[in-house]
Amino acid sequence: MPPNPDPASAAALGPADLARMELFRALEVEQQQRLLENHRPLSLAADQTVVLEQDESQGIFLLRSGLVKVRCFDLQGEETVLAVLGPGEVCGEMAVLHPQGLRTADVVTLTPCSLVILRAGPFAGLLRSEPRLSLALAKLQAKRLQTLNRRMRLRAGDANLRLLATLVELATRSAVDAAATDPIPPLPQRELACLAGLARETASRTLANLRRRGLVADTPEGGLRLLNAEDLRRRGLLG
Amino acid sequence: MPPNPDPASAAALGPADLARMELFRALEVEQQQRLLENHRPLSLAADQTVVLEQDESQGIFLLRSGLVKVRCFDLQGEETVLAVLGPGEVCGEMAVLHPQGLRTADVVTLTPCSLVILRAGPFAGLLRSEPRLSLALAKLQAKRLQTLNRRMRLRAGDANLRLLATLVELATRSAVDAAATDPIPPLPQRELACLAGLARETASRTLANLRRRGLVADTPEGGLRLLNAEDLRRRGLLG
DNA sequence: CTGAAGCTGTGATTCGCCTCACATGGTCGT
DNA sequence: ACGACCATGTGAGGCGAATCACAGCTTCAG
Repeated sequence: MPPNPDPASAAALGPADLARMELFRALEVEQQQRLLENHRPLSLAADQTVVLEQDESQGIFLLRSGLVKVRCFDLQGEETVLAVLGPGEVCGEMAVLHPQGLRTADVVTLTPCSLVILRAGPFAGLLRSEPRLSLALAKLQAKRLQTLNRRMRLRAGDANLRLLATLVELATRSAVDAAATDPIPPLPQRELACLAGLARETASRTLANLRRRGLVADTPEGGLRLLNAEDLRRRGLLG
Repeated sequence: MPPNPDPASAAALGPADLARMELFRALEVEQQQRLLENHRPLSLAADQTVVLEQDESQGIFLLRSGLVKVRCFDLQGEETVLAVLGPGEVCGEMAVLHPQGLRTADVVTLTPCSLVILRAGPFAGLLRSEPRLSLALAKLQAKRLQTLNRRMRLRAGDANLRLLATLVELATRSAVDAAATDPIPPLPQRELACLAGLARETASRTLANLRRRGLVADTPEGGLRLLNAEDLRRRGLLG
């Protein structure tokens, strides 16, 4: 068992970390500490699988740093990205609500990630007795629905809009309280294309287009940065 | 004030109705009755607006019969359908979770509907004190996320798949415990096309295609019926 | 150094769907 | 019965993105 492959992940997770997460903010410190018992840190490189669909392993994942994508495959092997999560966000909570505890999607790291696994048992127990937790969970799900709704609206647009929307999503999730003009970590075009639901070549051409128009620029680190927040707001990609 | 335009909607809503709804099943009868105080029945014809986006009116809507769609518009005035709801389902609960209580989408009837409006206040209050209710709400949201996820996967397919998926969704929501081969109420092609995210002409051609292949048939009432559940299962449209 | 493998840019072609245009047939009000 | 209106089918054309094909570039192992 290697629960401690990296110094960063070995740092103890304290109530301060949980207090930053909306799901746990409303709980008493004592309740938070109960949830932290037996937590396991986990560090992963980019492009690593966190949980597999059909996996029955229980566990709540707290993302401390990095970006992950939630994805699933259709019968033709086509990948669909359902969500992108960043620091301070939670995943794996849906399996706790699911009667059989089944996973319904894969979670894969987009960048190197530091995360923490909480045991599902105490979490599920507290859900049943503490309305503040279950209400916070319902609010979290509502927020997820909202962002999925926005994704649905944007997938109807053309390549430019789809790619821009994807970049906004990546920028705003790259850090807690990040803005749209914050830098986006380096990702291969293949990945960007997949997130936007485009062919790789189309993403390349579209990205060139956006650079030419001065809407995005490359960062020294190899990532991207959105430049024109005003334009994004006009397009309904912000707020 | 016309809270009583139709005999059907005037029938008293009893605990038996709530017991059929997943959201309320776990509650004590006494709690259910508290929620039912001051409920208002409402009957609507097809193509009527139930709630408007940006509306601040609070209220939980219980759908007793009929089909509604949840939709929103992008800046170009393009309509996107976020969900289709049928008998026994609830809507408007997200506004209660939202801090400002704002609506985030329109709800419009697809067929004549009978529904009931519950006051949001008691519901919101019970949410904060009764974990069974807030947990049930979280589970409801999780289910919504699942169906939205499925919609996301299917929107990537071609016109045939999109239309078939739409028909399956309509069939399985047309009644409580309805199956995919149950009849679909008559809807104009314009509406079908919109639900599937296609042009009206494309929907017409695609539908002709499906009829020719023996996958759908017209019902005497002017609706449609899916014929080949086996084929649907092969395409991953069921389950 | 050198070849393999992956990422990126770009051209040419194909294909699916949108759009426009129009004909038909049904329903309704007057 | 008549025309207005709407829903439906179908053809023709065009556009946008997927696909195919390939070249330059970097990275990395041997």
